[in-house]
Amino acid sequence: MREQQMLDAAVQMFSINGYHETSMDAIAAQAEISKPMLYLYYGSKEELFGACLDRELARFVETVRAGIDFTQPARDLLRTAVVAFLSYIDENRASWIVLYTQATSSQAFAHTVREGRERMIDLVGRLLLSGTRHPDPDMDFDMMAVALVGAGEAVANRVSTGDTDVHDAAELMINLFWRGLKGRPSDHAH
Amino acid sequence: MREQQMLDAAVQMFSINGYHETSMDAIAAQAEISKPMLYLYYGSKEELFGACLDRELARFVETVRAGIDFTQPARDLLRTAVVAFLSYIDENRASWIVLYTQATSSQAFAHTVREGRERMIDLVGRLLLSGTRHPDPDMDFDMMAVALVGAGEAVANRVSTGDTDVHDAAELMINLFWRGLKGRPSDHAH
Amino acid sequence: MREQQMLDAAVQMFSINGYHETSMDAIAAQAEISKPMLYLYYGSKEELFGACLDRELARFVETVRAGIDFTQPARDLLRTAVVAFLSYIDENRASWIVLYTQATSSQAFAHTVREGRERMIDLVGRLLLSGTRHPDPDMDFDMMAVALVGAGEAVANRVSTGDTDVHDAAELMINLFWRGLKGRPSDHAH
Amino acid sequence: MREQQMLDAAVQMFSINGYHETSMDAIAAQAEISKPMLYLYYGSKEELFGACLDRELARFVETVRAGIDFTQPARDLLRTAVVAFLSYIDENRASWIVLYTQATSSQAFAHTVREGRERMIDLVGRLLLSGTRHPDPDMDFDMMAVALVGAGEAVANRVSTGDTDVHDAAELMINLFWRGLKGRPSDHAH
DNA sequence: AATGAATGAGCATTCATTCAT
DNA sequence: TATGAATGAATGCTCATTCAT
Repeated sequence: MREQQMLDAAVQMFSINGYHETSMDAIAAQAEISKPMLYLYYGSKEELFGACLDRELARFVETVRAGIDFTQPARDLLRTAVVAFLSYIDENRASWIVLYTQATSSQAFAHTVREGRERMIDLVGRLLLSGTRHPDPDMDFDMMAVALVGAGEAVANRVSTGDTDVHDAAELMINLFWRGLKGRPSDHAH
Repeated sequence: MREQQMLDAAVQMFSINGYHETSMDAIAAQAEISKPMLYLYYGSKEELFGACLDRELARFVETVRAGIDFTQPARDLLRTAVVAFLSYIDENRASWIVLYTQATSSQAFAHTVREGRERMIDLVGRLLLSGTRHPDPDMDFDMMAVALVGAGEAVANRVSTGDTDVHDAAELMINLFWRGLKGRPSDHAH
Repeated sequence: MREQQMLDAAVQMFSINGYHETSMDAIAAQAEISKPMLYLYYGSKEELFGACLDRELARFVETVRAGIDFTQPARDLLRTAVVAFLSYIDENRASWIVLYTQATSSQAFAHTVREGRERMIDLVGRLLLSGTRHPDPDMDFDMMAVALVGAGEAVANRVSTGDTDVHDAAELMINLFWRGLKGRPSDHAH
Repeated sequence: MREQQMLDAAVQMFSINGYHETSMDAIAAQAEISKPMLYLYYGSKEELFGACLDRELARFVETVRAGIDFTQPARDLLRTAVVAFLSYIDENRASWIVLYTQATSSQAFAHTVREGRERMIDLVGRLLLSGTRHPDPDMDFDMMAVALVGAGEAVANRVSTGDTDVHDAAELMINLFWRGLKGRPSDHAH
């Protein structure tokens, strides 16, 4: 309904011009409604942006989670997860990735973004754990998840800018994840 | 000299409050000079921020590069590179990481940041290549570098927020890099 | 009926927050009706405020007038008038005095307030005249009434803020009025 | 200098259109400066209005006080005080009286106005006391001063609207004051 | 009769930027 | 050289007012 229309417009404008460089006028114009409506529904520019973030993050997390069947064998599970992740990015370039990029524009949203990222990290951490037959107690699965999510974001950025094919990127990430699961480095060092 | 003083002040203020939320007044006050001086030297806020980015990126790249002895064996080379990278972040939290974070605040700097990141990616790509005895022609070293740099940034962020010890983080990254160097995924899949 | 309910709400809100600082939303909420009703009945905020003024002024004048028995001897007449006046203020602090104070907030109401005040001045002027046995032709009864009404308003303000007891204030005003009735200043000058 | 120019413009505009109905644009235009100057010097509209009030009240009190020679005999003292008061009003119609009227437009200024009025009341109270040979202990000189100041304001309003001649008004006020000084009402009642 | 939903128009405030000295 | 003083241009936000139902 109306709220979605406003959020769509806001996401689009924010993604194109960034948080500070997007005026409420521009958003209202894009949504083809009047500015007071924006304020009626969202109270302030900051809250509007927050609402955008919330929606986009929720959608993202839901979509990725929905693409994963946790009953699959680890390898398939990993593949579906990575593909779900990168496909979402690929199909929602303008909205999510740029929002994600813009979310750091104001101190006010560090919290929301961090929270969203932590959710992803938790998810990945659990994937890692579930995919490792004999977890090495010295292995810092949380930090590994941080690194893998970071790698994923970087690859996702490439995807979102169209510089890379989703499936090639997915293949690489899968490899990286899979290696991340393998035993200790010393196992491979020699 | 005077220029460094201004850039120092600008970096500090930008890192604390972000690009748009930092006023030229605040920077001038911090630098203990007058606003017209800022304009005399840098022409505009945008150019001033660009100058900050340039200097910080250059410093960063130089420092990291200086920490790497390319004549070392691959393993030592990797270790010194990662430690140089994370140590720089750890020692320059306020300035570089936040700048890095802030650099996405305005479309105007996507270019500079991308460029800096590409330099890192190239460097890492070369490291990967030089560390692989029999490079697999199917291996996308560039994309792997993207992923590793992304992982590095994510880990670096944890470091910069003080949530993680530099050496633990380094160890993890080294492992991840090292695994990244190993042959094709199929080599490990079974 | 409905109109009184709206006026009550309006008077209350205006008296608390002032004319410009009271929104139609606030009045509608206070009256527990919808904003369009306010507009249906009163056309505009200005007219609504005008209606408030009219009602309050009418009530005030009527109440004071009703408290006066013009057949009484002058002294009693004066006392009853003053007491009626101040009692009204004391019992209708929130509504009338503040409205009275707020009525000057917009040029639009100078007229109504002036008119109301003139009615009071006329009344007082007639009281003065009727209380003076041998009116001095040089005496400017109208101006005297102006002064006495002003004095009354000032004393009334003290009453309305609770800083003064009604009966003490009444006593003082009666004295002042009474003296005002006495012959020419020269009668007392020596 | 510049500040006076701004205050002059502000006083003029506020006096013509009232506090809420005067925009900062209008004041800046009247002062023939830019809006940022107003904000540089006064911080906000409210503070600007406060500065106007302060200046006008100070000027008023100073001027009236300066017109009074406390070494004069009581009668002359009274006359000079009243004339100083009404003359000031007469000569500063647009600025002071209307400001005085406008000052009640926002809750924010009740304080300043009340304070200014209290200063007047104190002054008048002292005049009353000093002019009374044998002060009646039952006499509430403060309340009498309140009443006389109120009367003065009312008369002053007539003066400020041009409806009355200053000297006629002064004469009446002097009489009223003088009578106010005379003994108890019962002394005159019969 | 009554209102939820919507807006046009305006206003206070800020800030990057530039003269005049 | 260096700056105090000044401003044009925006922008977030509010509110009296009115449709469509």
